Amino acid sequence: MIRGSESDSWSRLGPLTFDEGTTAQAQVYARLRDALISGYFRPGEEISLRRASTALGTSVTPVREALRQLESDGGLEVFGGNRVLRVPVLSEAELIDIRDIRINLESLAAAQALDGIGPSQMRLISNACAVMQRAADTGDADLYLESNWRFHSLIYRAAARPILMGVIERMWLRVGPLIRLAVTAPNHFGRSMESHRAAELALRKRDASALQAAIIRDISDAASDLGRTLCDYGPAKVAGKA
Amino acid sequence: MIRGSESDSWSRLGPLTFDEGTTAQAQVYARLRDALISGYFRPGEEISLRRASTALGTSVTPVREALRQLESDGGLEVFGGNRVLRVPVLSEAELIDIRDIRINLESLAAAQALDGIGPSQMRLISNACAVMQRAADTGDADLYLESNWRFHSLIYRAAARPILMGVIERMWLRVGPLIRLAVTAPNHFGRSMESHRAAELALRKRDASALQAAIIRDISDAASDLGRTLCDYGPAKVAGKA
DNA sequence: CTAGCGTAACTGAGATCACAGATGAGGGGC
DNA sequence: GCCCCTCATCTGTGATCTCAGTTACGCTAG
Repeated sequence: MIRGSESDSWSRLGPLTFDEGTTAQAQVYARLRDALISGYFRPGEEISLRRASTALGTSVTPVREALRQLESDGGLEVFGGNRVLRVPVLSEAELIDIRDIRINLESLAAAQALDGIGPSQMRLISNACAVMQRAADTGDADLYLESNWRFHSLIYRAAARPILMGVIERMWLRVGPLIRLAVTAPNHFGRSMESHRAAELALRKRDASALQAAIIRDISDAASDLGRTLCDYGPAKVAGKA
Repeated sequence: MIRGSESDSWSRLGPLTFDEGTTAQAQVYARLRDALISGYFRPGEEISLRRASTALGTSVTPVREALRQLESDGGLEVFGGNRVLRVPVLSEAELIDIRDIRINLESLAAAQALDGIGPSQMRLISNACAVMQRAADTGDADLYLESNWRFHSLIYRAAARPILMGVIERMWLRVGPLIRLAVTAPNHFGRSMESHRAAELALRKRDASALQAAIIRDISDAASDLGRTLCDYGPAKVAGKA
């Protein structure tokens, strides 16, 4: 008998683009990383080497390296005696761990970013914020998550700190799958957008401490919602994996 | 003709221990990561898949995955059209980038660690500090670097924040090769040990802010020495790679 | 209807092979 | 003497195969 499908998660990301200087491994990694940040995979979902490679149209070799990297990033973890890779189900302690790292590093990045944001960057950021607002109004979770990440990453990227940016991305990689579930929390959109608008205003006024405060509030609020989501979701999902 | 050897760096880490539940890939990764933190490899040194696999006594497959992970961690980078992996030669901007991340995260870890350090932990830490002092007195760079990492990691590990610990380790992974060269800087030992003794005292007195101040001073001083080392070393080594 | 067992399909891990490109040493032409 | 060309050897990349272990389905006995 052929075992269960669960291929719906893979349908969102098609086969790789034909080689254009980059390696297959790098494409697989980038594709899966973005998918994890965007919450395309649920916590506890298992990722098989062969299934992933057939879905992406390559052999297992590049996929194995990409998945190993994602494991090193904390976006996947080995699970069970089978050593199958799955999306981690975060514990409450890990959530606090991540929250405090995010508060420190993202406020640092925000402060450093202020000098690097010109009119054109500001336009992109405001646009992302507007799209996010629209997604919140219409309840479009996919669009919301994507523009939320774009909004934050546009700010942080302006700090011109590649290593810091990489660390922040890895934190988002870890919380991505859970955020996807947390956006359904009551009034999550409202509270989050409040912080986002405050951050945008602080950017315009070039107020570093107000910007940091808004970012910290956003992270803290999100962590609370994530913790609540975890309590509802975690036990149910760990018990029955289907 | 067979190309250059440069195998001296590999002699320090022998072949892997026989399988004991862990995978070969994990062993290779751990071995090379510790070697990088300890500065066994010089900035700019190239790591070849096949040479590494023969040195470690395995096939290229586990080595390739381990090296890819190290690249993802920033401990290695692809270089040249050959895509050969080498130990990165940090730029001054990257040094600042790392320094600020370290200041934020290591002071956070230190503050969290205070509650987790009991008498037995304190004894281990003091021991590491004493060994480090002795290494500084005798000018034993190997011993100094090893005990320096042990001293810091014992403190941070007491914070019981695995994710934070992982990020900090990655930062040390990046600076390891350079620190090895920086310890020869004039009075580096003296200034560094001053911060270390201050940190140890703060731990005993359970003074969080004094501990953070000592850690921050240690990181800042080290970053200065690293920057100076970079100016002396970087241009010379990038030009002629042997 | 349930409990237990056997087996088939699936899991990752590692080794090996083939391929394309880059590198660098050495020889030949100017 | 200097420059360019050539070729052997290195480089990573990706595909394929085998192996040992685990999982889960389905059958059979009670």
